[in-house]
Amino acid sequence: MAYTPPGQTREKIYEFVRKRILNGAPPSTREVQKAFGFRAVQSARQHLEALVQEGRLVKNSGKARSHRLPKMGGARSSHLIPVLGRVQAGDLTAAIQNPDDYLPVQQTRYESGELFALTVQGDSMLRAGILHGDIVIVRRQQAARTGDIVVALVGEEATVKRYREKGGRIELHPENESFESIIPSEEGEPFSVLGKVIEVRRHIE
Amino acid sequence: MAYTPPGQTREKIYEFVRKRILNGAPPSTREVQKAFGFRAVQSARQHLEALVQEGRLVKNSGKARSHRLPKMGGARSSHLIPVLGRVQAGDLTAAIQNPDDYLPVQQTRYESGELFALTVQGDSMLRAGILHGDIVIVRRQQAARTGDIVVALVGEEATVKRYREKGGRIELHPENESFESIIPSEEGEPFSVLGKVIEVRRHIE
DNA sequence: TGACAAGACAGATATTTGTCTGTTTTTTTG
DNA sequence: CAAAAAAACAGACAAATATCTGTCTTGTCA
Repeated sequence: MAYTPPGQTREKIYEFVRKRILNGAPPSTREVQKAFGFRAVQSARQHLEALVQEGRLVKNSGKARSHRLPKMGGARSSHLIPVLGRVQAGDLTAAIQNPDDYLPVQQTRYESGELFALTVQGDSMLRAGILHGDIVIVRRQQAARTGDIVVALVGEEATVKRYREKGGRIELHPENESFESIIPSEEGEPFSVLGKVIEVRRHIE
Repeated sequence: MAYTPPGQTREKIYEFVRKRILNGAPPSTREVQKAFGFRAVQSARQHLEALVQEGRLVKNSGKARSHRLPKMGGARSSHLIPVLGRVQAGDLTAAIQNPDDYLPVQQTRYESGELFALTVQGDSMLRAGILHGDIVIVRRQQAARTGDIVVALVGEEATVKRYREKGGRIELHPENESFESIIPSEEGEPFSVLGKVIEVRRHIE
């Protein structure tokens, strides 16, 4: 391979590795070697080593394909959580085991707790910035505190509402004037909190 | 290892592998072997092979740690995109190369186009369900069509607005009565569209 | 009870990949 | 130009991993 002035090939290698990391998986040393036409593995290795030295990459020494970007905290970057279709009474666990799709979430942000995602039906949470068709990411838990936005099962249907509790009276409050609060104790139906909404996502177009 | 009735160990192995995939990286055959106490690699391998046969897992034959969930489309699951801090005139590319953080997005959904993310300042898009502090995911592009929500650079500041064009007159329209439209041609400032908002995310608590 | 299928085991090979030692070529710089 | 630094090359080794062939053990069921 032609000899390039110091730093130039290095820069391109950094871009190459970075793109590969962002697109799913970091390259092996030999993949870098081939991508740049080096005749020796060591050539690629030296550049990668130097990039780690400079702090532009992070590497788990000895492990295969273990280069990471510093900002990623060294850890693997993302989890996948199941996106459920309709949630019906009782079968949440079953639904989680047979999801419609999977969604990536930041690993660091949600290290504890079982997460799942649901598509919101209706505009009852409009004023809270949650629209019809939005996806809510939910941490599975029974408990809730006043002010939390929760996914609750009332009768047969899962619903997203703001949770309020005052003197033992639980109220599921919509954020839209056109809807009315649900007071589970007044309904003759089974009621349970499935979890707390910790993120909202909306795909546009 | 004790001999278990047909199917039982298989089920546990499926759960094990699934969890590992969802949490970042699929296990190697030997990791499965150790996790289940098999004395031979082949034992683990047979189960994994059977799971692929049954269609419960997908595998890139010959490759290491290549088991995937069928719903993931066989492909690697997620991209990472840079989250930018403040965007100032001219240095978008620089900002992308030195981001504050990275965010995972579904690979399949955005296979074309360069993406980046920005934190929204202010409530000027309130009525469109975009609140202060929300993160918008943006596809970098100069063109925009009426109705698109875009990130535009007006003067020194990046701003999120709805784009409207009528008879050559471009208008950046807020979705909040308390704000006024921006008409770039009337400002003496440089103007450009940085990209189109394709997703909105909000972290709660 | 006996045949058969599923589960488990043993041992070996090939591939991918990271790492090491030492040398040669090119570029930079005093 | 000559020394030093950077880049590239060569050849080899070791660890992780997938895969293969053949055999033994256990559970099921007619």
